[in-house]
Amino acid sequence: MEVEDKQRRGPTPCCGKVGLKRGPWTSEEDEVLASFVRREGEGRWRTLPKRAGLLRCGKSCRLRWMNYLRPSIKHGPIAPDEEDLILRLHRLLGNRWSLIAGRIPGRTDNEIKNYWNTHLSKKLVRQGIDPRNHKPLATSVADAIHQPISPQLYRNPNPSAIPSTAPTLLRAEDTQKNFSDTLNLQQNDDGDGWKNNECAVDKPLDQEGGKCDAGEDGGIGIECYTDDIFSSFLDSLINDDIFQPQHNDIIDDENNNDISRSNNSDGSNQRVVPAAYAYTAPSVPAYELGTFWEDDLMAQTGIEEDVHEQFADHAGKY
DNA sequence: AAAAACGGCAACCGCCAAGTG
DNA sequence: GCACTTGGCGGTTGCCGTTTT
Repeated sequence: MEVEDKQRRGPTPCCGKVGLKRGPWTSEEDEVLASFVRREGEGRWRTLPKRAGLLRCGKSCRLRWMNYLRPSIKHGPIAPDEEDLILRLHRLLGNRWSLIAGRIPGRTDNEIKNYWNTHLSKKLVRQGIDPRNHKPLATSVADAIHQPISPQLYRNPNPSAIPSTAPTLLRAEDTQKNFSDTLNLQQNDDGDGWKNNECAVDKPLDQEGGKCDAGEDGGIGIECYTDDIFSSFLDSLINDDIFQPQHNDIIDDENNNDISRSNNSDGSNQRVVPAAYAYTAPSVPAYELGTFWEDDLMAQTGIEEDVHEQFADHAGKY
């Protein structure tokens, strides 16, 4: 059994100390932890349990605070616009849950990861889409043609819900500027400027702190500039309009098949979409379902290929 | 009514990078 | 440059409630 396995594995570096409690947190523990963190602030997690009088390892305390107790955490079901945003961001960033969470106020990386694994990835698979790369499943091509596929999965039912600094169509020159700036910053950062960008994404919406929490040092420096650039760049990428060509044909086909969901017999509100989504030959430059539409984006903006690969490598690092 | 199967999600684990002395 | 600590991330596990048989 699992317990025996764990015992055989021996103590873990962090939580192996004998006598430490594991498993679900009680409300009493929650109260102790929350009041302690409110009083003393975040950080020094390893010594926090002792100081707070908790029989938990520091890592467990941090996780509980970050994923459940933080005041900014939004509890409750994922809204449709949040789901849409998750899909877009996942397509752009892959399994970078913390990055994705940084764009969705009140949601944690763990929550988004769970939601993806339990809902969205299955939903995509049902629709013949490989959730790892958002491309049609090779074995499901035929099915994908005949089964409903959901362009609405990539449409924002409520674009205004996305905190965006780029409310209109992403223009090539804007993209180039923002992206180039971002890349310059990356290159200035010993080849892994992406770390800064992760920070950049985290910060604007993570009011409770995070890697770039200005509340800790109060500084607003170059990193904040980086934040703005990358933040707006990312906002641009997830802007609804960038997906418009991708859906034009589908929308035409849909006629009265409204953008929103249809009520299935099981009441699941499964989105229903016409068939030919992935295989139409659009008159406009269409971003096929699953096509890394950044390809066209980069081609339009003239960004060099190696740079593009850099981006793809980061964004697609699953 | 009971057992089995399933699904959702909180929590844990291992690894890595940054910071520090 | 090295060792150590700390915080953070993504993958995975396992508990528990719900649904199905």
